[in-house]
Amino acid sequence: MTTTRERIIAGTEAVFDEHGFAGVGMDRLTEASGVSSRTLYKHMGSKTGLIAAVLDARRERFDQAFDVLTIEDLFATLASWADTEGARGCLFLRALGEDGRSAPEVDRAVSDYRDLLQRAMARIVEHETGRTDAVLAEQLLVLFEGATAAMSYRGRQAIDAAHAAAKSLIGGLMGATPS
Amino acid sequence: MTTTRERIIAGTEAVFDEHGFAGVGMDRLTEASGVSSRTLYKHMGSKTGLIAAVLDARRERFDQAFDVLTIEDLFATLASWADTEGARGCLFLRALGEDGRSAPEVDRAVSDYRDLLQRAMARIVEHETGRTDAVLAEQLLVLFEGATAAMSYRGRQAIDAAHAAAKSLIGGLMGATPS
DNA sequence: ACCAAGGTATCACGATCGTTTTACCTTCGG
DNA sequence: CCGAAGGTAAAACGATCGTGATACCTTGGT
Repeated sequence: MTTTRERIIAGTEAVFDEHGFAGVGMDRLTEASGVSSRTLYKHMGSKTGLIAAVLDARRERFDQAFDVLTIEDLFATLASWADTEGARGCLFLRALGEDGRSAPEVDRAVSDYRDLLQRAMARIVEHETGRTDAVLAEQLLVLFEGATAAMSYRGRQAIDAAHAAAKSLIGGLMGATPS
Repeated sequence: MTTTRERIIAGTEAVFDEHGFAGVGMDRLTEASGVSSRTLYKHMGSKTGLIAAVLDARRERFDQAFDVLTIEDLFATLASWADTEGARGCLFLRALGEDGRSAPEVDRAVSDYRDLLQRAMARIVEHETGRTDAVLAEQLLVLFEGATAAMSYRGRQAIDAAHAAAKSLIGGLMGATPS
């Protein structure tokens, strides 16, 4: 069973992704949500509440999709995410950039996502190397963020480059000699 | 001599960077520009024209600041850029995300910047390795984009991680054997 | 049979949006 | 000394913003 709330979120997320947050009005959002504006406000409270709810839902979907343990799977998942969802740069970064810090609920949604992302990188590094390595996790985070940003205009080759770089960094650590 | 146009651009850039593009009104921009709204419109034509002019000016300033030939200088320059200009994610990516593709002048300004960025990465790779290497240049681009995005919430350690990763990738290429 | 729950469509609100206009300075080369 | 050139402040434009209100319709459980 999909709740009304879920339908609203699912319908509006793509609009935000395509046109930004401040740039779309409630009229377009109500139209995309498939419900009346009265129902939308009853469920979401405000436009800011809707944005936070969309970001929370996206984080959960991201969390399920990126439940991976290897570098290989990480970038393969990123590629298929880009295929199905498009690649317009990190929606969380963009949400924060449009709102300043003026909306605490948005702020919280973004940092929730970022915590999750960091933990995912640390988990992959630990699984790949057999130990925790904060530096390597930070590097993998940077590569993932970079691939997310660069793939919006470089396409698949940005993902491939990040993937290859990550493998080199992991491999270099494990004493592999240059082929 | 600074022209009126330059003063307008210099005054408004920080406002866009802090609050986004669609989210700020012309009243705040005229106040920040230091000129009347009539003068602002005479020089910029429209809000979109102002945005494109601000992005063009930023690209030129970026071009001068990042006139570097080494990995070392690249990330040192990024760190001092972040210190003086702040780190809120790539302003060009954000501009594109807020406007969809609806404004051709903004679109053009963003791709001008991206061309410049790619050429800078290729130039650094060529200087560091002595030959052109498209794959390595792509990896450096991803690392730079990733550092730009990640430093907005990870701070300096994101830059350091990208720097170290770039050095590893360059070093590995040049035939260094482990220990 | 009925009533609450939750949906719809539509309109109106005050505010703010981007833009233009009106009317009035100031400065400076000829 | 005069007349462009280029500036100012302030008001107003229709449109659109986020939000609430009004009135009506459809359900499903008791």
